[in-house]
Amino acid sequence: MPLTVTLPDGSTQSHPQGATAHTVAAAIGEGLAKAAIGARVNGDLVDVNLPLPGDCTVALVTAPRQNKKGISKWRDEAHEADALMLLRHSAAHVMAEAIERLFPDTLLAYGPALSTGFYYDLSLDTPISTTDFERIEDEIQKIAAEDRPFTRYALEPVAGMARLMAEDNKYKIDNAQKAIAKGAAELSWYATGEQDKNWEDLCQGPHVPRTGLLGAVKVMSVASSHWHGDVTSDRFQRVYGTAFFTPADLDVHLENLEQAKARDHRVIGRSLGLFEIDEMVGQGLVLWKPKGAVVRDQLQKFISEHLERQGYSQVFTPHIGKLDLYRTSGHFPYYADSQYPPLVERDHLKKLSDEGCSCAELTASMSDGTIEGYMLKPMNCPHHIRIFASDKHSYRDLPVRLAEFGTVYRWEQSGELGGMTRVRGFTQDDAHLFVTPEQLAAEVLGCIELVKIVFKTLGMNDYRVRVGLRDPDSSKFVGEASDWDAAENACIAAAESLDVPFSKEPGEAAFYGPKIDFVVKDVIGREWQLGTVQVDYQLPQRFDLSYTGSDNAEHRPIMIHRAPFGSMERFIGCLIEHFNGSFPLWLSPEQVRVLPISDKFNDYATTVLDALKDQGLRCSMDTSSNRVNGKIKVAQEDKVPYMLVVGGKDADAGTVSVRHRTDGDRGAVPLADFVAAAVKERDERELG
RNA sequence: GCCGCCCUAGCUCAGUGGUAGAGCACACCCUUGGUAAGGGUGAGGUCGUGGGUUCAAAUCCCAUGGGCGGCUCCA
Repeated sequence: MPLTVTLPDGSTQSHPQGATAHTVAAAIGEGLAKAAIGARVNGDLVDVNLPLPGDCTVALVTAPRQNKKGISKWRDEAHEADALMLLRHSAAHVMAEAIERLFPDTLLAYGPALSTGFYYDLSLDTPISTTDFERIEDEIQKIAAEDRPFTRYALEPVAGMARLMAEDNKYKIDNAQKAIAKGAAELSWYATGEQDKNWEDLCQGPHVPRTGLLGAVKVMSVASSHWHGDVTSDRFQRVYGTAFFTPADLDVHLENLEQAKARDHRVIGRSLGLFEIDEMVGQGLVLWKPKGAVVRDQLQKFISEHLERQGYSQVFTPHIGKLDLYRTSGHFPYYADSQYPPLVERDHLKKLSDEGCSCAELTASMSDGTIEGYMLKPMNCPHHIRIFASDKHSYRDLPVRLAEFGTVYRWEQSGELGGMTRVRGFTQDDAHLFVTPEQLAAEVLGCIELVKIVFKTLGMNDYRVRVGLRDPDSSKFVGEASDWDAAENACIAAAESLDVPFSKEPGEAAFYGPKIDFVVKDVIGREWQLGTVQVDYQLPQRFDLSYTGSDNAEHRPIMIHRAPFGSMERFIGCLIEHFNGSFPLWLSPEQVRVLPISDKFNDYATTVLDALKDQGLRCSMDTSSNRVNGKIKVAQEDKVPYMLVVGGKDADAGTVSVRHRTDGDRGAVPLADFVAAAVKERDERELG
């Protein structure tokens, strides 16, 4: 019985059993048959030479054509993503073959394609180092030059497992067992060339039809990884690479990476003098320099305005607290590994010493929690809870909303630290809301409103939202199912109100309640969680919090933890990259710079400067011996939004010659007009 | 914490065993200028730190601190 194939345009073809996507392409045209490297069959990405499963929809994935410069042209992003996915998965195979040629004792584990490239996890005693990359690339080139076909063959599970057992690669055996457990009807192998003759690898596919399609493959880096992601399990070397259809495409990619590097908040932070992380102060501890402090201060003021409007009360709490506080909250000693060790009081330490306590015993008592002392706070909630508990509350008082830009300290692993996005001391834009069950939904929504306002003001539309729900398959959560339902519904409704993509992620809730997380990407594509809104039934119970209801009985409040931007460090780190260091006027450390064309006009320039200062604009004057061009160059590099070039003509007319950092020369305008416009732009927090 | 790479002037970097270099920034002098760098002179470094090998170490080896990219973790 023939197959009916439906194409993307809705037209249909009839083909005999055994037809492939290639057959379909050939029926349309010879050129398309040559260009087809894979297909979406019923939506799944598959080999172009895989027999079609029956009546189906087929959308061909083609190799791209190139422009004169050799850069690939794509129909759309989906086409590009599909074609590159096929190519990179194939590149991972060819790289594995190359590495096995060079290092025969390599055991392969797992080699997927990524959105920007691919990697292969492999077990090998010899460390692969950057000096090996070129050799590996050369081998890849040879295999690509041979233009061998990717040949797929499959065995049913029993035969397949027998074959794998004989090969004795426990990682591949494990991969196969997992596939079978998931219901795979067969195990497939891909040979680069002919079955049983050329190199082959257990693999689900799909692949491009020939190694010759690998126009440019580059080995990028090597890192360590672990089997099943388990630190205690076997260690792999993970070799990262990327692949493109043409060398020109690779060059574009590498160029983009270079540009991203220049946009990195660590680079900009240094060049603009925003912050410093000093070895002598300590890893992961940020020093906010005067210019960075301006950005942070302006942002905090902006957020504070909205907190006040929304009925928050600002509080201040100390940076340390007694260990008992954290025993009650559950942070100590349970999370001792991610905290700075306790601060032990002199008397207590002396007493232990007098009793003959050894260092080992002291260490043990710190980790088992029997030590007495204080701790740098890892979270602000316990302090805020004690503020709430210090008064007797009526249901009429609720919701109580306590906000603090609260600084916390966490012991992050050294290998994880970097720039401002992962630090050991940071200030959260934190708040804790104590609410009745009836108030929960509205209060969660209120938290989201602030996120909306701030992201909109900053022009940050490119973020995603995760709603973490309880694990449905287990009792990995505390509390009543009905409470969870109410809280989860509140979180989902709040996320829906944002008009951005959000995902529901069962099992990703905290054990004490569901949460909403806000995630953004940095310039090199890494995702960072910024803010979070979490519903918590647990801490009010641990601290035995209560309020008196209208029934004159005691009730337990629900807590909402919320830090919509996470921490000032991480948020501003991301903000620096978002703006590429060119902050909008209201956030710019220096808003206007006056550039007298020579020191003959310093007097007039000073008049201009004073007029700016009168309106509270952050400004300076460049009195260096540079010429105007030089002064502009420096101001542009400092990303100062407005440069006011002033000379004789301006002094005579009472004007300033305005240059904007992105628009360039805007011509002369009366001083008062410029000041008024700048004040408006600043006060309305325009994006500029 | 683990794997790989890196650390030379304030910054960005060159320097493969034989007397420490450049550009920018900085200081001073000349230049007094109209929209992305005018010219000159000068100061600035125990080459991350500690050991070792060597007649001789920025350079080779070991340890250690810090950075980068991943892995793992992120209450």
